[in-house]
Amino acid sequence: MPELPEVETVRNGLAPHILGHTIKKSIVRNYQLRWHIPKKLNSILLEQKIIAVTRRAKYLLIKTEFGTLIIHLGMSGKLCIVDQKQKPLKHDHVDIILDNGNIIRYTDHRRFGCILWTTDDPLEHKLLAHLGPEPLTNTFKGKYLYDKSRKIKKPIKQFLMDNKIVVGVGNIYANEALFYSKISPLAKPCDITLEQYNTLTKIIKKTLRAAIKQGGTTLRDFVSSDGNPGYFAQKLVAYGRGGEPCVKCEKLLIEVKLGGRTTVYCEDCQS
DNA sequence: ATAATCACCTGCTCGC
DNA sequence: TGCGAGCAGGTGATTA
Repeated sequence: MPELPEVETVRNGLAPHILGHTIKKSIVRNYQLRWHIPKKLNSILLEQKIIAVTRRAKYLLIKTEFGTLIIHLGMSGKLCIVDQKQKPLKHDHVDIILDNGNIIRYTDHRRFGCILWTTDDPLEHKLLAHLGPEPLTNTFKGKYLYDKSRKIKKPIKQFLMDNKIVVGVGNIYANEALFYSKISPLAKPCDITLEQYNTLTKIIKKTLRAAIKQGGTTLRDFVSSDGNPGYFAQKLVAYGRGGEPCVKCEKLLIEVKLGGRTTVYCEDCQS
């Protein structure tokens, strides 16, 4: 469930149910995610109080008194709050049981996600240290992208989806933001003007904020942690609409592959 | 340094 | 009804 608004939605949904509570037990039914879950997860977490739930890029950071759980949902991961009556299903790989009886349940049928543990500053962790700026901060602005892009010739869409450039812009929002910015996903980053980048960064922020406000995008298997789906999918103008008419000019949208990812755009409106 | 490809998994949909 | 092909929201590692 991956794009940034979905992870933020999960964080918002999870936090009130788990903050300040103590972990009584954790059960791992399948250790094999993208990386191996720590062998002794249960003893690591036992009797620790959860003191913060934050996010960096698409990583969810659950901070306890002694360290931090680093959780990524991959392509299909979910985190839900359930109670003990709800029997685990086939892909419910981890349960973290709290003193209030709530269970944080990690579900991921593709197992592309990860659950890691660190006692150091999680932002210095190997997976997080190299990441680019958060898109919703002031660091991320037109001038930043302009400076970063002067020598880049790969398609702008792949540039935007590069974590070292900016985090949190996945396939859906890259398609959407480029459509609204009237920039072709195939355009070379080095050819795009500062003015265009000013527009693009504003639109990325606007698109992400709107999606967060609506609780993320509902796709095949996204359910936020309190069980409510998000409603952003109804508003998508590019992603998933290849072959359908452009919402502005009605010309049929083009669908191509870039870096193995489905890319949709309007030949007339985006250049 | 940059760019393209691979790899990790399961489940669903489509066409024959 | 069955079966193989292709596809899915991510991203680190590997290869040119």
